Amino acid sequence: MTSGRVLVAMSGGVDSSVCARLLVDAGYECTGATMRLATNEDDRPGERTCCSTDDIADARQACWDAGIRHRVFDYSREFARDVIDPFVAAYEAGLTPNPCVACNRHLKFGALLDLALELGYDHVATGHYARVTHDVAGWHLLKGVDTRKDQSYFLFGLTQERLAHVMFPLGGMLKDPEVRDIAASYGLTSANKKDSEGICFVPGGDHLRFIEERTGRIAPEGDILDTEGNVLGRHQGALRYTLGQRKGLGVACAKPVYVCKVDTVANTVTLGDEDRLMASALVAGEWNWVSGHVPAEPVRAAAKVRYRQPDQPCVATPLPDGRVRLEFDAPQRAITPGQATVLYLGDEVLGGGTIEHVE
RNA sequence: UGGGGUAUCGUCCAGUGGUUAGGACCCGGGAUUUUGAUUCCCGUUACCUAGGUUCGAAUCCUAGUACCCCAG
Repeated sequence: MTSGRVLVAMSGGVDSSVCARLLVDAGYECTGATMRLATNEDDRPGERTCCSTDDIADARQACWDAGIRHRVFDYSREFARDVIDPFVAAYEAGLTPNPCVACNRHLKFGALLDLALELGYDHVATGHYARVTHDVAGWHLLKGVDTRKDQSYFLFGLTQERLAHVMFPLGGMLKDPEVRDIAASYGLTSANKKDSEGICFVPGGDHLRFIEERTGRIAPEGDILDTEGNVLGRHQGALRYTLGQRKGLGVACAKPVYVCKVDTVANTVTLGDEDRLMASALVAGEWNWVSGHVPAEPVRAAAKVRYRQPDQPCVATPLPDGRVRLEFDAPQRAITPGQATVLYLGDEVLGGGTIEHVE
């Protein structure tokens, strides 16, 4: 189990740097790979992105330190096509997309994995906090041991074929202090580098501006309504809002109010009490069953409706058209179309999909 | 323009002689976070105006101003 050629996805951060060192030390023949996902002119000094020139330099340095080759692959076209464009289209349709899921599915474990196999590598390794196991039933995708950092939520799109060629060396470790200690023991410059956060391709977190620059269209102002239809104020573009949002509404009421409806057709945003956000069932599409098999019967399991949410007990029912209906034991807050929902049985990811609507 | 009522942070309210003028919401900053949100912490901002009574007034009195209600 300690031989083979591994392409290690290197972001320039702590996790992937430690990941590479661990694999090298374990005897794997490694090459570091960094994907260039944004175009060069998008690099803005001082604004952190996941693929800035600085990060590529960090990745190169980490590879140098580890004594392995470093290669940079330009996937900016694929990234634009498979991640950014759908992201923009989703917002314009009034949805709240999760670009990280798309990036994992289409880029890291899509294009990059395909290329790796083509080039004769056996595996692609990343610094994700998740685990892959194998038994007679096939490959299993499990949560990372570090429950605070578990990233299996973003990986539900992995299939049996892909899991066979994926390695997550950090899946059994704790980020703090284990991974950072290892980084420190190797003297990695990234040991204390801050975790990445925010959408990597949206500078400053202003996705409205990003979308406007991308499309050349200015999102029109519109009314902010209460649940009775009364006008409470004006919004600066309906796609700036997402279900359950409280901050940035500019509306002062006796109680905090939350976005409970975004209508990009009527161009209105509706605000209401938190209890109006509760719902017990949803239907998700683009569903992937990690096992490769659609269950014949409804499955008693637990699901997340958003990242970093405790698993919520539910029953998952496969629908004839490939979609899956989740019925939760308890009402869930702000189930948001466009977001991912992931089904778990204990630590194992059974599958996941994109929330289409709430019932 | 008859009678009654109310005027306090951006908003809604609390505070009836001595308070660092309090809270909620909004807003700003930070924490958390490989999506968007949520959540948590910290913070800025106010007594309608002019007189008067008091050792002392957001608090009492008078006038002015503004708004509201009932009358008409």
